[in-house]
Amino acid sequence: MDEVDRKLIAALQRDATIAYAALGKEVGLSAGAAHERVRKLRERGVIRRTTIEVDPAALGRGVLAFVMVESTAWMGDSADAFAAIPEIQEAHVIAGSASVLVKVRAATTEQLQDVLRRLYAIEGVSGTQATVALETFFERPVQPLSPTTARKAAPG
Amino acid sequence: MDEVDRKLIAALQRDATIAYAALGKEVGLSAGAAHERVRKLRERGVIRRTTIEVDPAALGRGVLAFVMVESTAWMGDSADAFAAIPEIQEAHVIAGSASVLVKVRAATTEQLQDVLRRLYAIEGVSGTQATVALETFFERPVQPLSPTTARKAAPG
DNA sequence: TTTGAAATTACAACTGT
DNA sequence: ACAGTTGTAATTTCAAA
Repeated sequence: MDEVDRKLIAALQRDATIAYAALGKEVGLSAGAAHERVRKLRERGVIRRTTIEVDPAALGRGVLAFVMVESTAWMGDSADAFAAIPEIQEAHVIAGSASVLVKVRAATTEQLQDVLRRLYAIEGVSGTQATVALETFFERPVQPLSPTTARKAAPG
Repeated sequence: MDEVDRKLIAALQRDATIAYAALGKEVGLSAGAAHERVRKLRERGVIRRTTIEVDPAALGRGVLAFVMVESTAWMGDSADAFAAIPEIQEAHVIAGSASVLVKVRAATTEQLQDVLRRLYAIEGVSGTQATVALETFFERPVQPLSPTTARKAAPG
């Protein structure tokens, strides 16, 4: 993981359809060398996968909310119960009074309410506290560059 | 946006490096037809970009926290101030007592503390309330399939 | 949908450090 | 050994019929 790897990651985060020739040019490497670097980053699990970013609203998930889920019991093995709710995009075990924080994308506030209902149905869940997002400033990949160089890269 | 489009999106979310021939086969289309469908999805902005998913820990951002940022003034034009902090992955304007919710990835809790310091330095910010994630159950793309068919797809 | 040329990737063998 | 370079065959893209 040197500076070249970080630049490769930044470039691929920006646009993963870039050809290896162009990718290599950006970091001062040949196409073959860039290819080999990226292959190793994948192999090591630094790059988990190549995927697409989708407009949530276009998929009928225009309402974003974060829900603090309180529980009486230990929730450490309940990952599957949360994953079974397709509106939940992320679920994290947290330190604090609530025990799980979930990121929900629903079509409407009515559907959000229905998600809360399904959350209550999970064993051990004793309460929920939902916070609706009014506007998203930005959502971007994990920044791979040091703060100094990161300012050169685009925010998105 | 019919069922075929949703299946195309699901397949590309799983692995965007798939060849159009294989992609078409998955949804019952020729390579050319699949290619054209995907081109239109990009053109319409449903697919925003092709990118890579990275292991945050490998980039020195193993600590995940959600921070509620309270403010005295209107924060609606402060997107840039938040974007200038590279440790912030997401920032949303929210309804509720806090006014902005940010998702932070830092190397250590010390660095997290430094992010809080930088948040306080933003004009109008009057307080922060950080919640540290102990474990991430999952983070996955926005699910494009209806709940019925979504269960067939992998959680990750 | 099929076709075919152009571009790209993946995999060599090779070179220097 | 290791990382990079160049060359090349196989694959894929992508526009046109």
